[in-house]
Amino acid sequence: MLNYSTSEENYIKAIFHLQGEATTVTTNGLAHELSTKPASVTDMMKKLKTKKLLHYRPYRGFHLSQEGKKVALGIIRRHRLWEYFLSEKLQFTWDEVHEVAEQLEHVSSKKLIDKLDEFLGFPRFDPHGDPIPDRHGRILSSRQICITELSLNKTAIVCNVSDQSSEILELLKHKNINIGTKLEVKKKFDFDNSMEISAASRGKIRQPQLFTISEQLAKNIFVTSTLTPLRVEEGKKNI
Amino acid sequence: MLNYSTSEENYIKAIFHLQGEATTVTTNGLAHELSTKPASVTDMMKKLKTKKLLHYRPYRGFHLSQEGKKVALGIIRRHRLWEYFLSEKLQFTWDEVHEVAEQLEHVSSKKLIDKLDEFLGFPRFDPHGDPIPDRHGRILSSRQICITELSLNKTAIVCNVSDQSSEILELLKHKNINIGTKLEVKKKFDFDNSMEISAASRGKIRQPQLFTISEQLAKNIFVTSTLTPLRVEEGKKNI
DNA sequence: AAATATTTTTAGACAAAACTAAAAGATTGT
DNA sequence: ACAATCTTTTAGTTTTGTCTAAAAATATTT
Repeated sequence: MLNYSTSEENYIKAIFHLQGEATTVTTNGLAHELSTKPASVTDMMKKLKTKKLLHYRPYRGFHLSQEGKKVALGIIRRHRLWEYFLSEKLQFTWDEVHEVAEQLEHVSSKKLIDKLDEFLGFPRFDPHGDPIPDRHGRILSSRQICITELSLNKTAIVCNVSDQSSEILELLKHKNINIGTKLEVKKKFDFDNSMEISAASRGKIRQPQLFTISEQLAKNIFVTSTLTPLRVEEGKKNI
Repeated sequence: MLNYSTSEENYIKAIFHLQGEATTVTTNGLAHELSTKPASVTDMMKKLKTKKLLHYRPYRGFHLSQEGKKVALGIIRRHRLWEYFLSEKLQFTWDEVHEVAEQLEHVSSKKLIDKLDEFLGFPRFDPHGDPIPDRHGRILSSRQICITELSLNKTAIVCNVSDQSSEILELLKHKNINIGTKLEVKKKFDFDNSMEISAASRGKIRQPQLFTISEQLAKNIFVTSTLTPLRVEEGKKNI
């Protein structure tokens, strides 16, 4: 696996994030995502095309090649492992990890990352609940669903919080809800779409707590059902 | 504390390593240390001068300012903490840590480093035995080591000669080695444990001389590594 | 389908950090 | 002291990644 510059890596990562299933990404879209100018994007796309990391036809948009996806998954793996490290070992809060991981992810040493992975105990989700690709680029695709769609009394585990504002984090901290918290929806109120849930923080032996949360908050909490087995997707093709 | 580019940081670190007591560093010396060309050094020196990180007069060499030393100690702190982490937590061997730490040291986040320090239990020496500056840039004075234990190409300053017989002094005088002489071990010969060293007397601008010394003589010469600042107070003043 | 608007690309410039070749300054030997 | 030598600096290029302004291609509106 070759090495790429910090700038190249940032472009690759951004394309990966923007391109869903088989969508092509646009110049303007990418420029906006990276807070840069369309002309700079075009320049970089030409460069990445010669490196065979993406398919690109002028004026027609672009999307990552197999190789490009493999590279992207490598970067995402590094990013998320560092986020996990910062959060779990250095006690960084959710909103602090991203910025630092953004720098650490560009340190290129396969051995460093594989050893870090081992040191952390091969975690499968980062502090935001996003899955961490393994050393072969395989990634678990947990079926994330919003708790507004979770059926009553079905146990699930918090794996993602979409809005990462400090306000929501403060609220979740107060209610003792984290990534990994096990919860069940006990009751839904049609009047205001608020819901009563019971939750038990990871590791805590304490009795699950019962409380009510607003629709606004509920919409931001995503879980994986503990009953559905995790599915491996996309990355596995490229082993 | 401002942020500096990776390149600027590498120059600052290299100057710190080359400059012992109050020695001025030369353009050629620094170019050699960094495997770059003298012209590139001059360019960077002009830049670092405008940033007030060093004192520089064209054709007369340069040395770090107080601020420059503070920056250097920050970089060395990051480097050594990462080396300790890699060695202690990720089971890297001593010869593997340097290259990776060389990259990690440029990640600029004060909080990251202070938290890492805490996580590691505030270690005071890196895996090579070099002292780690604390968060204020304070550093334990380096121990005296015998040149038989000095690693190759590491600049050090003669600080002690254990046997004070007239015979040894005559020999040292002839070879122009004094307390304060800057030297490096260039080669060690396993056959008779003799070693080739290069030495430059304090104050002399002349080219360092290369010569071979016996094991018997080597055992009597003690040095302090210039990797650690000889004046601890430097860092302290600026808290 | 023509006119207008939007998106994308090209062309040319700039900053950082490196290099080569040539000029300028310092050092050394006789 | 002065010529020869070595060191350092200057001047002019190169590469990477960015930008602005203008041109070209595509999309939209009437």
